Amino acid sequence: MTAPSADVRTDAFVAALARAGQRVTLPRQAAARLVAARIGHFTAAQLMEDAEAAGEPIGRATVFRALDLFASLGLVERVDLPDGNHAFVVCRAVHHHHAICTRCGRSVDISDASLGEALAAVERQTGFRMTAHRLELFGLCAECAASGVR
Amino acid sequence: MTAPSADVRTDAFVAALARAGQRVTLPRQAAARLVAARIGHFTAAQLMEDAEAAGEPIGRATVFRALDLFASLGLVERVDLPDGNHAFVVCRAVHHHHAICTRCGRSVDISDASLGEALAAVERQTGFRMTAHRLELFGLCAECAASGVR
DNA sequence: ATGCTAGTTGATACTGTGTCTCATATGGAA
DNA sequence: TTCCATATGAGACACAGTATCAACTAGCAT
Ligand SMILES: [Zn+2]
Ligand SMILES: [Zn+2]
Ligand SMILES: [Zn+2]
Ligand SMILES: [Zn+2]
Repeated sequence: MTAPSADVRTDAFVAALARAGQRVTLPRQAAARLVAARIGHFTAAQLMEDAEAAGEPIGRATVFRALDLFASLGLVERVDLPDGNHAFVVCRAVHHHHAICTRCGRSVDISDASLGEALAAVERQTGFRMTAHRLELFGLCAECAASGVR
Repeated sequence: MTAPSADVRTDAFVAALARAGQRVTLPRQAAARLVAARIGHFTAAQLMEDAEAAGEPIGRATVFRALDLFASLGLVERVDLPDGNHAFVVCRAVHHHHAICTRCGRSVDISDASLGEALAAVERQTGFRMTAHRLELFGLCAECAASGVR
């Protein structure tokens, strides 16, 4: 169960763009590469810094547009950090949630399965008809927990 | 099971301030009154408009500080709307979650109970040690669903 | 009641995020 | 290679949230 390499993930991004009939532009490829190289969650600002540092700066508007596009294709997902900041994580397309390490930022995809019944129960109790939900789990990953600090 | 009136909720806010050893200032009382009068979720900007409209304007910084204070006392809670905006909802102090109507903004408190076991399972599977989580449910409340539109 | 003081307020300035516009550049099809 | 619909990015903008600091006030001591 080796995690896919950054190259493979970059290719997946590019392939997804083409499949969706979206142009594979240089800035989008650069963004894909930078996103794929990221370990945990990241903000739009961080991605811009990455681009700068990699010697291929991308305009601010383009970064936001690329991230929105990736999100609309299900390649990344927006998460709201506990401090209120907005970030993104790489992820699979099917609906699921994220466990995010508050120390290193690493995120693990969590199945939505366990929530289904709980959600139905809430609908029965409240009369609400749910159309969307957001579940974000924060804590320490095994590595960070083992290393003791914080 | 009548919902508490705005007056009662205002008093609860003021009482909570005093109990916590916080000063009961005029702007804080005004903010408490305005928050208590709100039906669903609201933003800091909306609360400022409310204050303006009520003829007792409150400085922007003070609104943010009052809301932070209320949140630290568990009187309100920050929620992240699906559109990425930050808002607040009135709520009880014990940990729980919110079902929020995307049409009228009304929110219903949801018990955390159903999540406990699911959370433990995730910890077992991922090795994460969870320290916090956020669950927000979005949909249409019974009234809005009944009224048909959207 | 009066004064005192630590805590609070709010005008202002500032940072940072995200959006909009539009002239220029370019991907990809023909 | 040509062409044009689409994408880019500089710069201006709108807005959220924070920092500063002189003026004010709640609550306590007298
Ligand atoms: Zn994911
Ligand atoms: Zn970690
Ligand atoms: Zn609540
Ligand atoms: Zn509703």
